[in-house]
Amino acid sequence: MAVTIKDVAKAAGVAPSTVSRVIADNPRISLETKKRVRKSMKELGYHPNVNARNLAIRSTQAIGVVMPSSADKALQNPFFPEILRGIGSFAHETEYSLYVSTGGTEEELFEEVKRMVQGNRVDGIILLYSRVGDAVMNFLLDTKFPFVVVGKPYDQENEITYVDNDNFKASKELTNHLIELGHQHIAFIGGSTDLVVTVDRLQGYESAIKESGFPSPEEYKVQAEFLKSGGRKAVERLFSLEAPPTGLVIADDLMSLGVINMLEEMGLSVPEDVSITSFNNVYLSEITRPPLTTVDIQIYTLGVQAARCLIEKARNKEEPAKRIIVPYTIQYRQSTKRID
Amino acid sequence: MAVTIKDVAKAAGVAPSTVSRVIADNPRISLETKKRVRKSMKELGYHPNVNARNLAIRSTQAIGVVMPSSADKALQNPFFPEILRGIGSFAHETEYSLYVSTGGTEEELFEEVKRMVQGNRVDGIILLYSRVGDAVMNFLLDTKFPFVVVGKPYDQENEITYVDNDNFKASKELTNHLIELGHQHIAFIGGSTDLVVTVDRLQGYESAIKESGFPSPEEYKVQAEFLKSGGRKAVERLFSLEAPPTGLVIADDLMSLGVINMLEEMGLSVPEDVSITSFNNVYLSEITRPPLTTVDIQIYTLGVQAARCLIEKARNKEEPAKRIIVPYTIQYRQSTKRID
DNA sequence: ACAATCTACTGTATCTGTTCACTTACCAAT
DNA sequence: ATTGGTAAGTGAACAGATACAGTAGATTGT
Repeated sequence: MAVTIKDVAKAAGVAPSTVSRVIADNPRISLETKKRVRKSMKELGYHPNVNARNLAIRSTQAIGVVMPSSADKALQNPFFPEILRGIGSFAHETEYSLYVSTGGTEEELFEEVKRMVQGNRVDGIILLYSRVGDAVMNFLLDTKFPFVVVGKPYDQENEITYVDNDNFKASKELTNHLIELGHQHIAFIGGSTDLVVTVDRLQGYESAIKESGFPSPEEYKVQAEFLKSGGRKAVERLFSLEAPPTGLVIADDLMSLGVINMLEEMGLSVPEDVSITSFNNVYLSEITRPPLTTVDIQIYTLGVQAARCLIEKARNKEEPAKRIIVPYTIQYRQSTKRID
Repeated sequence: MAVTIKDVAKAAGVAPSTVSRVIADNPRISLETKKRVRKSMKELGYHPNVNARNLAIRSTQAIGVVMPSSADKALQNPFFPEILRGIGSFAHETEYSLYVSTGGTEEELFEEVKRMVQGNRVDGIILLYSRVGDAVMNFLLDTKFPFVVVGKPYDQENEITYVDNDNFKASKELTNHLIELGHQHIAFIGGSTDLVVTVDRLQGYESAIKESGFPSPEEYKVQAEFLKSGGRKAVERLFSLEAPPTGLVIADDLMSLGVINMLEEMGLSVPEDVSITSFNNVYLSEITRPPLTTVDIQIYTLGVQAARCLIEKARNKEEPAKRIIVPYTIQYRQSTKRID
């Protein structure tokens, strides 16, 4: 059996409560006693039992991280380990632990969240996605459990703390970049329109196109379910239009890779025939051919900020809802080309 | 304050211990009482407090997952979310939760592991890497804490439970495949030689080459620190040899992408000039150009098995050390070509 | 008819910390 | 000498579950 606070107390010749106070560095205990107790702790190799502590103080010093359900391959996106790294970094500093949930299906995910919340396993939750009418989010709202969203919530924007980029602006800037390069036929390829991030990026694109006065038929707005067979068809259709696009705004680096691949198969090359821009700036976009012009959304920072907000919220339930917009930068690389 | 077992007991007119037995579905409680208690639980919206439960039964129903320290970009490897998905899946089935640690530096990582172990936060730990003389592993061995390793431990192989592929054999098969395609100059590019997996794959390659009688000068064994500037130099050097290789065995899909990229810059194309084979079969290797011939190491299964072993070990400390070798398959795609 | 046995519970200690209310001990002030 | 104030601790009551020993009441055996 492990060493308990009582063993330490006995060894140091004090009461357990005194030991507890020494751990908390309570000023009511004299330095001398503290030293003696600390010495005993070291000698016995004592480490407080987190469960007992959590039971007593009714907090867990742990935060839950909820990834999207992974029916598709979306989880293989390097976005996730990277944001986890950001969250983990802040959590480590503040001595919080990380609980993650990688539900297979939506129901499994929901069950896990319920386990986390109702079982008092975590003090708060970070949602790594924002989807229209998400059950998990509604549940958290209903139970008034502290949580923050990475991405913009679909509604009740003012009641929910979230960390996001200005995806609208970034997307607009990206589109305008293509326009400046002389492109007049620019299409948008995004993932599921249930995801708020897709919608924001689509709207930024639309706004830029509208201001430019260039055409943007409905066929230019493609929703590719993360490159499944259906996605392939969508891209083929896009490029068999009468006026196929010469520039693309794609909602995710990983999708870009898939699209480039398809284009090459169709005999089109990037950037010679088609210019490509996308989002996230994962490590890959640097080492792929051609290196991608992409929005660096600062994934790591998103994670750090999300963790910070959550911990603030968990410590103080009255903390008002906040919005944090992490600035982006555009990495200009070789996937785009000027045309006449 | 949340509803406790006592509230339920009072509402149902029984003792708290009876409620506890109802939760555990103990046969000593009559069906009638069970029904009544369950009804009260539902009415009050009762959910057992995990902390109190864990304290009483001295177990946490949680497992710790330790990722490698992420000073480099290695964490952006889709290997990690994928194996997490496998672990998570089994954990969910068995109602375990997942604690993850993504230490920034080695020391931070070590601290987090200590927090997990000494604070009784988890019942066991899965190490997602195996490195020569790793401090974390030694610590776990010393404290006799249940853990399993994904990958082969460097030493004390018989005392440690681990889940791995037969990397030696896979690497040999990959190399032989290149030989069958007519390649006589085959080089190996691996990551840090501290990682046991690199060593195994290198040795498989060496074994095949040796049997074939083809040359394998020391310069053919390249250690590229995950594609940093140093890695680039190594590749350049490799291809400015008098007899540059025509085939490559690369220890990781992500590295392959980097290498292909460098080769193209040097005016060499894949598979026309150089055939490439690698490991992991992450989703990317399917959508890159050319699609990679790669060993499908079944990352998801590795995760599931690791979780299974760990939970067995955590439940029964006497469980003997096990070794589980997950079978691999080779995905033949278009990154290799027959030469004369 | 009375002990033995079984069923279906209850009471209480236990797990390890935290915390509040309380006690000493000691010095200064009145 | 008594009171007041403060520093430094102590004791016991929690926190919310589990587990073991114990018990009331019904049933069985002879």
